[in-house]
Amino acid sequence: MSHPDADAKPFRRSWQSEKNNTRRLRIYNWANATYIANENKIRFDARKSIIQPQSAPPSTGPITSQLGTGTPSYLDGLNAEQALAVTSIDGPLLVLAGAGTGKTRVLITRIAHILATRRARGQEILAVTFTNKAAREMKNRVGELVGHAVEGMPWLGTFHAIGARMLRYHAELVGLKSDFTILDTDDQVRLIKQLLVADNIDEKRWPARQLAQMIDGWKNRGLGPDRIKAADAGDFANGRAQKIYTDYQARLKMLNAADFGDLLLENIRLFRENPAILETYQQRFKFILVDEYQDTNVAQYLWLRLLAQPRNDTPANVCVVGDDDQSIYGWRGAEVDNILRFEADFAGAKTIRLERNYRSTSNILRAASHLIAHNEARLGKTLQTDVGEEGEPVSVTSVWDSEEEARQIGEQIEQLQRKGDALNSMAILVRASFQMREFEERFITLGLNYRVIGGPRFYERREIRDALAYLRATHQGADDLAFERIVNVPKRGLGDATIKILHDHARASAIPLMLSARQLCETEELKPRQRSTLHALLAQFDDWAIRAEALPHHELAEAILDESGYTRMWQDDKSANAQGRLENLKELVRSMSEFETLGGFLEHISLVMERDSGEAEDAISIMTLHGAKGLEFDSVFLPGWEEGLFPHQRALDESGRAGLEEERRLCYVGITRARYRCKISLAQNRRIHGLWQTAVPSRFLDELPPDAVAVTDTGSSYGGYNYGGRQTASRFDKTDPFQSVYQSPGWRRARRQNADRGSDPGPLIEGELVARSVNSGSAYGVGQRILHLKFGYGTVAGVEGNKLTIDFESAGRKKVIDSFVKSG
DNA sequence: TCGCCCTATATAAGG
DNA sequence: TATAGGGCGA
Repeated sequence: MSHPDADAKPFRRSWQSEKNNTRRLRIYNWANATYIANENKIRFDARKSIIQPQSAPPSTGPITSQLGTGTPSYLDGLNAEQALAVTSIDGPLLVLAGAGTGKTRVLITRIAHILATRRARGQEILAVTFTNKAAREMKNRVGELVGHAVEGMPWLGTFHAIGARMLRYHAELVGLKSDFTILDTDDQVRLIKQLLVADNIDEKRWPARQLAQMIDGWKNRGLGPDRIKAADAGDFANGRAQKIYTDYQARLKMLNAADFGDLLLENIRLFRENPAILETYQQRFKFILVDEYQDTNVAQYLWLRLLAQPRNDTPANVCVVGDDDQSIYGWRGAEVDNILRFEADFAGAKTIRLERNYRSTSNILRAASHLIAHNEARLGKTLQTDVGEEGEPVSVTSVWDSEEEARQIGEQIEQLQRKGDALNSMAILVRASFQMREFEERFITLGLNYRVIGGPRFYERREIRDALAYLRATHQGADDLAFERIVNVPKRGLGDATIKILHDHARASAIPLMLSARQLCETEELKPRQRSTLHALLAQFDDWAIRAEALPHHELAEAILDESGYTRMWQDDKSANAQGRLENLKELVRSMSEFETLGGFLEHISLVMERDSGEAEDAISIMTLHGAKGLEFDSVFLPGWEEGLFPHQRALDESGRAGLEEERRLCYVGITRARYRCKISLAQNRRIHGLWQTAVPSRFLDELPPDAVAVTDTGSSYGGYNYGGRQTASRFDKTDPFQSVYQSPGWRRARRQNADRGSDPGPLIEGELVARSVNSGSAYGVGQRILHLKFGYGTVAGVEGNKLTIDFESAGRKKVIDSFVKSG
């Protein structure tokens, strides 16, 4: 721990006000004084030391050489590659950083280095991350390193926060006002639904959610409505997707709103149409740093390209950090290709590989490396352990079903606990969130403290969204979506019929909904009852808008929630979670007082607000593999290694080989979260949506190196997972090396179909073998008697693609895949 | 307009 | 199995 915040604070103002080099130098000395003054009170970690100007590296240019020689203290403790990555600040640089190699530390130290050597001031550095968490961590750690620089770096943030900031500044150039609303997914879907209805498109057949995803995808690829090709739009609404997209964009402008995609896409448009503006940013940003570059999508890439264009033949100082092996967000638009192409994209780019792993034992690292080597599309790194321990082998345990899996993991946790390990040092990483429940239930009976990370976020909760809608409608009268959300919440007797009248008028006159409501209150259009209710509501909004001028906004919020009857609505609600909702509302009002303006608060909540994780208590973490990226634990449990679940069926069905490779990277991410212990398990039977299904061991198990793995069997399991001896080839990739299970008619049919289609005889993707859920009918019919290798004899009760529902004579009703069944 | 009942649906989730 | 959202009757 370095000096506490209280000590750093007095110097913040000085940092903010500094304007030139002389002053800055003095400030560094002040910072140094902080350190000295506290020396006898606080034990100081040299690696997190304050920058000392007299000891900048000599190699970085004339300015720094004046400061003397010697290695600056912030470089202490970095290995050679890390130090090189920190100090190579001229020209494009790709830092390929494997799991646990100190990537974040390099990024942070690099910023400190740029500041210390005075190559740029804080406000001349653009540093982008994906998550608020990463941005916050970077802010804090740079602050620790430099003493106080946090406020000095206005352009350190997420892609979206920075995009929003730029867009607000130039909003009028893209048809928005600077106080535009940022819509989230829920708003988007509701808006699109309205457009579909307006166009008489059957919302059942063509769900708004699906189109919202398509539009999102287009925006991720940097495509505006004018650039969609017919093939992109598919047959959605019989080819009208592009038209709706166009309408959607027009609607957003009318609502003075932008969705998340627009925060970047509109910036790109802005830069392209206004080269002068782009140039001011290019001049401003002397250094650009990007975290998790493997997660960037096309739009983010284009945005960066624009900002990082070479100027006057000088290449931009853009540094991207990432790991192609940890790219797990292809499904939300990330392009691994961006990182694979970096050297070609930025002329003269250097690449530095960080391969020294400071996290895991060699067994864990070997398992991860061996597995990931099965991927074809990668830049290739070899991680070396620096932990110096072989450690326990990675364990693989086969159990009968998911219930036993939870029981078994619970026991292991208790065992570790008895040994003295903290629950905080353990995590269960699942592929899909439905797996979490079984663990929660088990831990409740055991009385084990656990913490679920993920789930609905604070501002996605209904009561928070409702409250925000009231505030948004007060703040920004053109926010139709907000107004519509709450006109009848709490129930006021203003139902669909009334809303439709408001809408029709609004659309006909091209005015916002609230204005439409005002005008209709002046006429006889509405029934007297609705009219007077609506009139009263509008009067309240007027009142709130007036009071907003004078009242502190958290008090205003409280008044709005009380006077609108919203608080009362939940007070009168007798359901179990009503109390919690009221507390959330209180928390919302409380958090508002931390902001100076209502606008500032609304910006914060749509871009930043997160759920409090409550990390103080000792508890085991349960989270998804995606959620675990970037974290580390002493002991990691990886349950559910079964075909169909992990790798997930949908990934295979929808993205084939690429999907499989992404699943494998996810697998790699999971294993490399572990420092000392990595415990994999699989169940032979799993209940999905209430029905039991037999499970096939995950192919990823075959891809682990036998000498780093120990297989155990709980004994109660049927057959078990007999690992070892067959790891030479994946049973899913090569010609079938097994003679047992895979000789069933289903299997043969799958093979035959594959051949008939004339598709390449190369790797078979799981979807074609085991669970093709569409297109291929089953050879079995209802009523047919069959034999299943595990469950014995039974009768087919239902057929759905190649999935059979079977009433077994001894095992009861189960869902199975036809390739594991013979006619009996 | 409200509220109940029925049915369709269920990977991951950042901003 | 759980839930959310739509349809329909009062």
